[in-house]
Amino acid sequence: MINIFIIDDHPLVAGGIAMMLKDVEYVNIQGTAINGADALEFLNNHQPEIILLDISLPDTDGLQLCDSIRKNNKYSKIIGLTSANDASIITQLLHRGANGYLLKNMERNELLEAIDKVMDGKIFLSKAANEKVLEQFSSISSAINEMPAITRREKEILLLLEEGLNGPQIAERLFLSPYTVETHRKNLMQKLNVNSTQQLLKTARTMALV
Amino acid sequence: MINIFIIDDHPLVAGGIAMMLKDVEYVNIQGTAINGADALEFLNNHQPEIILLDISLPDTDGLQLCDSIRKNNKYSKIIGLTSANDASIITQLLHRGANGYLLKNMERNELLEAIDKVMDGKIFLSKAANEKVLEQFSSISSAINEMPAITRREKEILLLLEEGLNGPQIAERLFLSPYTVETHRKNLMQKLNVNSTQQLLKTARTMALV
DNA sequence: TGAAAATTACCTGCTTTCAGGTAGAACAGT
DNA sequence: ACTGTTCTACCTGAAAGCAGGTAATTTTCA
Repeated sequence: MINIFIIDDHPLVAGGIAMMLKDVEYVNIQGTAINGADALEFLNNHQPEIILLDISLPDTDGLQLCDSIRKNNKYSKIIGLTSANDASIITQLLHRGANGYLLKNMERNELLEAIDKVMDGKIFLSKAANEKVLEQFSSISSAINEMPAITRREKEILLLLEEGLNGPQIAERLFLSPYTVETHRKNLMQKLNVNSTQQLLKTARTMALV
Repeated sequence: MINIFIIDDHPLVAGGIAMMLKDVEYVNIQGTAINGADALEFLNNHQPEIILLDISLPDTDGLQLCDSIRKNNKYSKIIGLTSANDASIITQLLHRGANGYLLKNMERNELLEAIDKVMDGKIFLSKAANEKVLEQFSSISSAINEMPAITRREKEILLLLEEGLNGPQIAERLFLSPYTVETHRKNLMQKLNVNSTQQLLKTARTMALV
């Protein structure tokens, strides 16, 4: 039996979900909450298999709530729930330990598929959301156009910096003088117009150089 | 008319693709190449809308070839092509400017869909590949289990480091002594068991702390 | 083959980071 | 009220990074 807990301030949503699931004998709506505090209270005493979490709650924002839930509960699968379909929210949600994402206007089949997927240890994104996430790659690849020319050696060193090596370590790895590595790094920083290795790597990442 | 260029050392593959597309009146197989050198030669004189690129070529690896093509050609859409379905290759490919990814055992419909998608400026991943990429998020969220406890202040400083600020800059921003910032950073490094800011950020990223 | 680009290497002076501490004040939860 | 955690701040010495050069050798490509 899969126990589901719903966190949403609109009773209609919880009702709608219950309706969708009432004929599915292997799931059970274990409870609902209409705000973050109630939700945390409930979760102190229950371990639902799945938590459906509305991102736009009145008292706290869903992202933070997601954090709080994950802090004490590694077991439950969390599926985000909103009407907006914003790629930035989706990725943030995933990075905070959510296992999936659904739009509120989903169809019954999608909900069931989501339940299956997350119970199977996979990530489920609503179809539309899925496209949005992939579009982020799109914007990355289009940014390549303005990418400054990096030489082979520079790229090699950039990658080693990204790996977490420092100047002297890279010098040793490549059988070069530390001075040389310094020079390459300096040139890289000039090309990407930054003034620290940290920023160099940050910029390189957004430009998909690494 | 959509011109397509195929780079693959197995004639069967090119033939199979040609077969799939022979009834599609809006596409035209502009040419084929069986190695990287030939491909670059051809692309010096032609600007196909779409390039189907086998990742496993005899003379060079497809990733590098993808780079080389992108270097001189921002126009063509590149779709990777292999029999393996490895998530790490897929993401590398995307980061090198590819617009999509197909398995060689694809069906006709999938190929047509891929052509539509990339011509529309979107990213296309084969269904199976798509799942793999999403699973990477999966592994991220499971790594959260062992994430050490980071305090509020530490997290704040971690985020500013991620932004590219250095110690003194953070001190100024937060109205703290540089010494204090140092202490927090030191504690962070100890908690994540690393010995440089670079590695701290790298680790924090894989743990989805930032 | 010649010019341009890339690679290698060095120097100085200054700032920042790292590793190893110590320690008081504020805050939280039992 | 007490205990543990967090936040704050300081110190020293060694290592690494940054900014500003210069310059010889090697590679690449037209």
